[in-house]
Amino acid sequence: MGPAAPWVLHVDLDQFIAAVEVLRHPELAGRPLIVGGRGDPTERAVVSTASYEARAHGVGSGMPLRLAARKVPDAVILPVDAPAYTEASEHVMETLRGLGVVVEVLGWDEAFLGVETDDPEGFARRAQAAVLDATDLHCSVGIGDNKVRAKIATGFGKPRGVFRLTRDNWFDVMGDRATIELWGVGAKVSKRLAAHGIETVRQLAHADEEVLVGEFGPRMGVWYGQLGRGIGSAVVDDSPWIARAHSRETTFQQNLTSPAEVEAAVRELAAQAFADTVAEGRPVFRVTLKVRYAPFFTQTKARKLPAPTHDRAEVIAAAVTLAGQLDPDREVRLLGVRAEMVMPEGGDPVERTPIRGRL
DNA sequence: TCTGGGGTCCTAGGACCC
DNA sequence: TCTGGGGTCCTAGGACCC
Repeated sequence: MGPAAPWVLHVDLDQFIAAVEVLRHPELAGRPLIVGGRGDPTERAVVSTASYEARAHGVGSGMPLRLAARKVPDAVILPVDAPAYTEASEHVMETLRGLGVVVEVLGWDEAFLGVETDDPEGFARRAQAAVLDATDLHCSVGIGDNKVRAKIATGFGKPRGVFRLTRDNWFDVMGDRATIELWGVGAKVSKRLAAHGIETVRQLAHADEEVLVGEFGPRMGVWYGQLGRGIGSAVVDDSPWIARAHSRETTFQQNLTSPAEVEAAVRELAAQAFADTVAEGRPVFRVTLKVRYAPFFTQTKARKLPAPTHDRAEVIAAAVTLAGQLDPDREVRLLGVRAEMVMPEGGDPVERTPIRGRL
């Protein structure tokens, strides 16, 4: 017998945030549960997670909390408690590492596993059992011959299931589906593809690369074609995550109407974003200001600093300068300040290996 | 119905240089 | 007088993900 075959598994906790809340509040089991914002449906906020009972009424992640509350009047609405989810997530990830495989964390509730086995389904079931035993949380597992296929496979396994997606069944499973079902294709790109007569995954797979490159550019065009064929990296990398940037943004419950209000808010956000970067001991090399005016219109302005700096006042001053370039006649509903950091090696973050290129 | 907050990477176009 | 081509840097903004 030869060596065990390498597989990529994608583990995704089922309704993670809602499940963590139910563990803390067992009396909520079986009730429609919505977690979002500060738990107040009269505020500007969106749904982070809805339980399956709430989803049955058409509530989903990203939906305005106000609308979700209207759809499910008897729902329990809880505020987001990030520290609690971080703690639960770390427990899950530690459990997965305990299985003796490479674990690449993607977010609070999901991870890739690099596994050498001749029985990936058996391994997936053991992983589910281990997570359930350690944390009382259920998860679904996608099995793939690369990350793209493993990630997409998970959706077919939900809830609490296992699904395998490889080059052998890629077109059987995905060929006739809409391009928007691909990981990395959203509303805008699927529409631009449709304008070229590309509606399905199979059509994307067979699309002329020149057309894709002409529409989306040399990297994205090629990448979308590969997505259509289910092609992607199979390298599961557990090296520690190094953030390229930190940002702080706030949506105001009441729009800001004066330049003085805007400047004060920018100073506050810049100070917070700066604090997040210095906490890592790295200098800031560029500051970006993001503004959303009312009605919905988003603008960004960026300023590269003369040299990477650890100076708090310089970072704040750069943000304030950008704030001075905003339209004084429009109301501001959201402000964000992003501090980009020089990488430890001194390179430019935008020169680093793109995540998409690795998939 | 009315759209969060934290991230990632890519592209276009102008400025500038040789 | 009309005007090359290639390269880099910078800003602005787009799109996507969880």
